[in-house]
Amino acid sequence: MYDGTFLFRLQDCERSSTSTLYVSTLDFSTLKFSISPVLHPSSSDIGNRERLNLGSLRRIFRSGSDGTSGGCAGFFWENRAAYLGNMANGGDAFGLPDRPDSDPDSPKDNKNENPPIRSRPASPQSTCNQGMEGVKVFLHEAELWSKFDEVGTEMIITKAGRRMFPGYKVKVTGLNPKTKYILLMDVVPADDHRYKFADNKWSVTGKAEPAMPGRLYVHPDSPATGVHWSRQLVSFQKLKLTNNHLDPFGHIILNSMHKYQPRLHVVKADENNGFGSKNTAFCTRSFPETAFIAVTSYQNHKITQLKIENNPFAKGFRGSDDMELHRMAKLQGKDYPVVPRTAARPRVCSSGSPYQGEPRALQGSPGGPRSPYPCEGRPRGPPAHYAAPQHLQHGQQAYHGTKRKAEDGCAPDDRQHLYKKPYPGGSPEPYYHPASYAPPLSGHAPPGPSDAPYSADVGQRQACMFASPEPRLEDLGWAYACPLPPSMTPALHDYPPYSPHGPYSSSPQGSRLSGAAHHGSPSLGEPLAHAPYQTQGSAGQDPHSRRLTPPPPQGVLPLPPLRPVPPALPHAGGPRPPRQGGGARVELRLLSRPKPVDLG
DNA sequence: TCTAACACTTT
DNA sequence: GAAAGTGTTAG
Repeated sequence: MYDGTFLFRLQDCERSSTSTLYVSTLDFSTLKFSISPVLHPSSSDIGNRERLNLGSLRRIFRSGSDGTSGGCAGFFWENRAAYLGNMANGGDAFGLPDRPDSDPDSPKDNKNENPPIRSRPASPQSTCNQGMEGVKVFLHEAELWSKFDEVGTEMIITKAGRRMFPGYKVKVTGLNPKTKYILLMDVVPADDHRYKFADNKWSVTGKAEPAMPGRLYVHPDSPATGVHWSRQLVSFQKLKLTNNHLDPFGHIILNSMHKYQPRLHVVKADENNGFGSKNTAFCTRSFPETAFIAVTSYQNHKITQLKIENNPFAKGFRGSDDMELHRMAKLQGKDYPVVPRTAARPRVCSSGSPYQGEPRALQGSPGGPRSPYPCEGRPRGPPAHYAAPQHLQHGQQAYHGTKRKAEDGCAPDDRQHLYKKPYPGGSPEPYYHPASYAPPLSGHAPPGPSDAPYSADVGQRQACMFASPEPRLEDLGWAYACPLPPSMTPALHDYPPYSPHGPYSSSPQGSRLSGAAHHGSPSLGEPLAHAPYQTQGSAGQDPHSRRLTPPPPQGVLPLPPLRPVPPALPHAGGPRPPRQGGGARVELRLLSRPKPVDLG
């Protein structure tokens, strides 16, 4: 019952500009781009929808890409039909294939087993259509991503939205220098399971919750010429994840305790390639090592530690050298007095470090399996086993972030990034990890940019999440519906073909960009509200599947009700109430944790 | 599980 | 100095 409609909203992220907010829809059946320019976020005249053609959109894009105002940012979709269709199919009609490549030793449906927390394809997933075959995408800081991935990456999701760490940054090559492209991201379910973290490991605990409305995050530079994208790292760092189903900020909505796979889409946007047309040229890349489980609080302390050690904003939680000694001593069975973190600050012991037994010296071991230097030319295979209990991976968690600036890595001063330190020479080229982290895809094996030295001066693009400084419900709570062209079915490899039950016949998420062209025309202005979530299907889906399974159709959430903004904290002007939490970095917790350390 | 307050950090 | 991004903590 897929009605072939997708809901789009295009929002201007230009905070400093007139905050023009474009709520728009792409009608791929007619190649009309309907835009409702809400001249200002304060404008509630949402009803005045001005229909513009694709050229208008291009002009908007063009203005943004030229460095002037008008760059687009929060461009995301909501697939109403998908989920409606799934509902019609009883929520179990996604045609999820049997686990063809799953581990035969893996339990097929045993929540108590210890499934890998990572779908681990043999290679980066990619899908390109005509004219885009030459596009190559390299994941920046792939080594860091892999470190997280080996432990089981977790991403915090909050109501207000939380950035991903590591940040999603890529180097794109193979673009026509003069052709314009739109770069966007989405985050799709990696499977249809809900996970739990118990006994120091992730395991499937049941069926996934209904998927959140799928949203696309368009890089604010879009569209821009190939030379523009290729000139420097493309950062989606500002992308935020939220668990707020009614999120009005354009953040990507996820479910906690579910596994997701970020994807990058490169869409040709030149005049002869109307965005969304049947001939739309696009390219989709997904890096398996960037898959993660969304959580509201970290479950695996190894992940916590990795975050602390690598995210500069968490520097305050990093342990001091003394504390490192302390930890090492503990590892050796020696006892040390417990020092409250508050007293030890700012050099505090990293709490609950799963790497207690790992001397930092390990990090510099170039030949070691966990070398932080990605340019060493050693083979980069996927993590040996994601399903492995964490304690088995202790020996591998030797990544220790050293002090560095600009963790954001792609900033002009990013040369000081941890991973760049080994390259004092500082080539002007940034270091990019090739997409072929794993065995390269045939025909898509990226060249060897991984050996490229760093960029010393290349600035990094920063994607913009949302336009209006103070987004208003009326600005965000509506959208048009539009179908997507089947030609834009990126990440076909990500999601094996599945039965035509739902809209994701080829690529659930990709089909969000695609797949609908042949379906009914969108109902412009069709209300989005009250569309229930679809249920997720995929009976018998094996959590151990090494490739991503089709994500469930995305539901369209009701329009977010106007949510009152919480008043400012009452601390202002008055005594601060007793501290309830946070900041209380007490070493006790860490030291009391009986975490075995496997030094072997 | 999830949230909000918190101290600390980078930008 | 302000704003925003961190993990921690209590509830």
